[in-house]
Amino acid sequence: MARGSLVDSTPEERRDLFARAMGFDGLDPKQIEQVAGMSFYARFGKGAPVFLQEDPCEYFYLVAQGMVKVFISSSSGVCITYLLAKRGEPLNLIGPFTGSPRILSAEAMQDSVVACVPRAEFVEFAVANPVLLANIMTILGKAIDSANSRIVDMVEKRVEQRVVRVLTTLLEKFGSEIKLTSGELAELAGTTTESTLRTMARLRGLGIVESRRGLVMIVSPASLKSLDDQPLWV
Amino acid sequence: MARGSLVDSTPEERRDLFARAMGFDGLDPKQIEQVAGMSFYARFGKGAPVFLQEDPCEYFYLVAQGMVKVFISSSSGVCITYLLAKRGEPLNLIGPFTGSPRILSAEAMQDSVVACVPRAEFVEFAVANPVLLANIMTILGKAIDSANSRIVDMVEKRVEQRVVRVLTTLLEKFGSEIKLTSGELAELAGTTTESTLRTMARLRGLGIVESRRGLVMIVSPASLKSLDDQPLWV
DNA sequence: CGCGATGTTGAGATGCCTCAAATTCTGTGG
DNA sequence: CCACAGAATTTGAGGCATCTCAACATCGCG
Repeated sequence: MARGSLVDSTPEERRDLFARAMGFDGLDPKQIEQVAGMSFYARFGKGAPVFLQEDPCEYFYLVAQGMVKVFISSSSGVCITYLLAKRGEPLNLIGPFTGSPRILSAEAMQDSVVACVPRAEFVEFAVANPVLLANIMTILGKAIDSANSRIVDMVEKRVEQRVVRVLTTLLEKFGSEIKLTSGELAELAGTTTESTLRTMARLRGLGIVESRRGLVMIVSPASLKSLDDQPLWV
Repeated sequence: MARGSLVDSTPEERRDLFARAMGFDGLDPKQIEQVAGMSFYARFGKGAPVFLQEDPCEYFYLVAQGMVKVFISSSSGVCITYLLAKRGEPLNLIGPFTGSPRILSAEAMQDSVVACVPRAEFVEFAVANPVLLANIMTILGKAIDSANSRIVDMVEKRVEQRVVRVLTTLLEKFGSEIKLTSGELAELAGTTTESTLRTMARLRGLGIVESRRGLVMIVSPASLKSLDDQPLWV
């Protein structure tokens, strides 16, 4: 069984989810219906793990509600967020194909609902639908490019620039209200909570953002973007 | 046409290449023959580009001879090596599926020969062979995990540890004679030539490595590995 | 009301980059 | 075969960005 607790769902709900899901565009309604039919919903409370790095992969996961972060954590306690997934975004495109554990973990950042498709069925479906495969490859390409960009950024960009980059990326994805703590932003920027806070203080001083506990509001998106173009992929 | 200059090859040569190539294990001899039949060889002189970041992808590439590095370079001149590909290793697993340009470039580090398969034919072949697809997914999974590990390393590891990590990885892949300059090692470790050189000086002092211009010999693999476990994927 | 999580700011330590100069090696052409 | 140019190596000194540690304020939740 998957982690999390089973929750009822109607075929229609699931169809609507998959129909607009990332990677599933270009599929026929019939095929959407088919893959949605293989899925069930599971609920995860805030902070609950969806999967851990040592878990073998048994399901393909697609976020239906809430927000799930996919991250890598080292033995020394450093965490780097790899992906923030909201409704319609898959958590593990690779895992189903290999079944092997990876170094990534996923946990719900809020109460969340995740659609689960048994791995074997998902792979069978994917292989039968080249459009889906191509979409998956496109997404993986962006993921690899994004990871490599972050490596370059770690080398050549200062902390402030990396934080700005994270904020512009989040702005594009979630709008100007970003419900994350500075610690969470730090895990995206690859730095410490303190350094992130100092950067936020500067951006606040510049009138670019406002922030409350667990919330950043981007007041002047234009100014923020002028500090950094070329967003990441999160 | 592909970059590089066409070079003659026999069907047998190409069959032998694909038969042992990374990602092509588990395919029937007949299928190996088929994909090898779609390919031709191209030669690239030392320093010649195999593809550049702005190039749309027209071919799937597989190294037959020599060594090709796949890297990302930023506008400010920083280069990060993503992959060192020797005989039997593919350069671009994603590109053929999407056709779009990526942020990666590839160039020959020595005189090299690369097998080229027209993208459309390669994709058609891949989709018809789920074993190959699964293999590709496995490789991509390692690539993403490796990239994410490198990000974590940039945050929590010192330069010396990163260089050691690079050396252990190269040791596993190429043996104890590593024909790279310190500049090239720096691009793998995400640091500067000088810092790499200083680390090499220390390792030499510890009796772990010896080095000449463009060559590092690992004298005491055991000592090196004791400094760092869990290799990267290059 | 109190406790844990988050935010805030300061001061200090330091790892690493940057710049610079000198040396050694390679191979190329005269 | 030698001279020379270019690349790679080596080492030093200086500066600074960022992490670390620390103290304190603030918020929200049980």
